[in-house]
Amino acid sequence: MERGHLSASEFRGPFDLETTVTSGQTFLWRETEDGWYRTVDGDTIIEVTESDGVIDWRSNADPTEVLNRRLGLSADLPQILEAFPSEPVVQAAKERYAGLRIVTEPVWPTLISFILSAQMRIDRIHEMVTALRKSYGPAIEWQGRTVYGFPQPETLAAATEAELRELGLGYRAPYVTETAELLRDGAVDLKAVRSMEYEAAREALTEFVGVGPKVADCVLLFGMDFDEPVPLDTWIQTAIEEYFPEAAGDSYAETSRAIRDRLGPRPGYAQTYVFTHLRTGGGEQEE
DNA sequence: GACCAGGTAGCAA
DNA sequence: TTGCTACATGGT
Repeated sequence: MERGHLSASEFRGPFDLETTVTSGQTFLWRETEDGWYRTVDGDTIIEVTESDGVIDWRSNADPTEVLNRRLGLSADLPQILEAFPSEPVVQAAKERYAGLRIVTEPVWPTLISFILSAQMRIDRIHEMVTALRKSYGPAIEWQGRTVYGFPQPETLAAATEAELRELGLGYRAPYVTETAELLRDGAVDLKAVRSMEYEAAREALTEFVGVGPKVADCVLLFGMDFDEPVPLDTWIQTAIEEYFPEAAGDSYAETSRAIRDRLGPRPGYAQTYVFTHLRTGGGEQEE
């Protein structure tokens, strides 16, 4: 086992590991028995903990580059936060969660995770993703235990709808198998999507089954490094009605454009802060 | 028992 | 195009 750490001199600004990996951007990190967070990246097992913005890691390989990408450590967070709009709810979210970073997770697991997220609470999405890993993922031996990575597209394409319903996926089960088939067969080229202009990329992702504009936004924001997406979920829809009523449009595309114009140069970042703030009780005291 | 959770597909008009 | 409605499951 290798060990190491990343200190404040190696990335700019604050970092809050727990909020970042449990706030519903990613479902690929699980807490260990001793309170670290573990994920699998290819053949690499990575465990991290954080205290006062310093990250300690242990792994079977040097995970520095992977951590930088996946945990958003290369972002200039102070500058991003400085550019947040002055609306009180955004500023309140910033005060409360400074250190929350937008992740860039592998696209395929992110796509499946957010297909599963429809009408689901965050803890249950985590459970479903974990169930897929345990039932279909590659097994890796690590420190005397077996850890499971995320299954490949061809593996989930070969699973049956009935099997996936057994795991508690409900009506999302066929979405998973059909999307896996589409990807396996090359019906959508994710590499091409990555280089598209934002709205075209969002549209392209809806080619998958179980992927509408909201899920597509999450995949672009948390899996493909896009800055623009503002996923319009139930929490943000409510926030728009309450705090940005003039941005409420007649369609997803219209509201998306309007709210993006109001959230500053990094709309996705502002959205994720507000989402986390509201979902954890922020804003309840306000009129 | 309603109601809700990081919505979408399918279908009617 | 836009506007319903059904859809699994578990927690409050």
